[in-house]
Amino acid sequence: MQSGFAARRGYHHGHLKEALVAAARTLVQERGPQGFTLVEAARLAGVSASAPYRHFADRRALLGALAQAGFKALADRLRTAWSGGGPDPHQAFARMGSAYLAFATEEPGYYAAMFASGLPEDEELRAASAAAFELLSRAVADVARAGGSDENRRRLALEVWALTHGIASLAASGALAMAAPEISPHGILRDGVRALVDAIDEQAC
Amino acid sequence: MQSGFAARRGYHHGHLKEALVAAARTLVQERGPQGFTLVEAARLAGVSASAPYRHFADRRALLGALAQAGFKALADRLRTAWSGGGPDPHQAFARMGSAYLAFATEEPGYYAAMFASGLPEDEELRAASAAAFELLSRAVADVARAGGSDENRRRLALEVWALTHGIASLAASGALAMAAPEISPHGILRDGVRALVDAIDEQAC
DNA sequence: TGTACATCAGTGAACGCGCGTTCACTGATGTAC
DNA sequence: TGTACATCAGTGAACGCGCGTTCACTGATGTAC
Repeated sequence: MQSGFAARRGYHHGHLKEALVAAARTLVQERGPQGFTLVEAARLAGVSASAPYRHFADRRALLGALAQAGFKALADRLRTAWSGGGPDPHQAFARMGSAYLAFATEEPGYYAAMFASGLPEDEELRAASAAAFELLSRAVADVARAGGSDENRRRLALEVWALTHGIASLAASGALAMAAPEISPHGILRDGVRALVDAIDEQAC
Repeated sequence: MQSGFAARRGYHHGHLKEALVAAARTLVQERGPQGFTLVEAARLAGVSASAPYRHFADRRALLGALAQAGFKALADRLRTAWSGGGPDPHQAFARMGSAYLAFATEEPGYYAAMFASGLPEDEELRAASAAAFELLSRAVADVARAGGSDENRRRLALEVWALTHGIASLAASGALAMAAPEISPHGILRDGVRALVDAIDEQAC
């Protein structure tokens, strides 16, 4: 009957920091980054409202930790999807795009926190986000080997990221379903990414 | 010395409804859709905290009105940018993309409200958002005349929308500046859109 | 193995605050005659 | 043009609520001897 968040082993929680991040994840998923409250996260984790201050300086710090965990989780998924680039880079890249989209739809709590405004300036957080984009950039470099300059590859990586993020964001807000319910996000992503990659490839020929 | 919001002509405000939407716009811009409060909007408009209830059922209704005004403002900009599709559709379409991006960056209050979660279900709001997407769809139909089926054009319209929205959203959250500060959003948009349109054109040949 | 004690990680009461919303009210406006 | 009155669009006090944060506290844990 006890929830995963509230699991206790007596007076001391044991894993309160992680439990608070997990609680924040579900709360942000339900109410958005601004709607999330510290008190509620503590309640969900089964501790008093003041307990979080043993682990986080304030409300923003917890939100920042959530975003950081999100970037790490995303990076894990992207790495797994890419898995060395086999059997050929184009296929691997398509898998990577799907993985990103799946992450955005399956983990709205993480995703919203990652792109929330007002995140704390934190070196660890910055590094986590840069690491995720780095995975994308390197994959692009492989898939567009023929695509000329480094700058071109960076541009392509950004285009792909923006397209994917845009699809995920429109789908999450319901705008996509409202405007064109018959079209699948994954299909749009596949076609769009192919078009972007082809454009770079051709430029090189 | 009196602000535009607080302009009063005695006991009665005269344009309170519009003034509240304007106040909400600047508040959402500063604090996001969830951070905005009714009380503060009333204060900004120079009226008591209970005055808004003469014009809006509750807090959500005001947020919905803001989103609706945003879609109308966006549609105006897109229509002006397209301006009949002259001198040729590709140029007009590029103008339209720039206009969208400009709107998203210059009107973050509108933009955030438009894509906020938890907007009221409202027929006028739905119509306003559909009208904006319709402009985009029709422009796409013109620019990709050769692009075969209707469904293809709708897909392209969605791809372009998602790419543009994604760029605007990444730029707004600071993620784009963090990952690749040297790359301009407008340049990415131009190249990306060209690639997407070319892909449809070639498919037709 | 047992004991003393420092440190760690919780509690729970309390605070001041701003919010959304309601309600009875009242000043301003517009209309009928 | 003047007056009576209905309606409209505000006021301001009040409410209950949940929030973020602080503080002195205490139970649990780990370490030195």
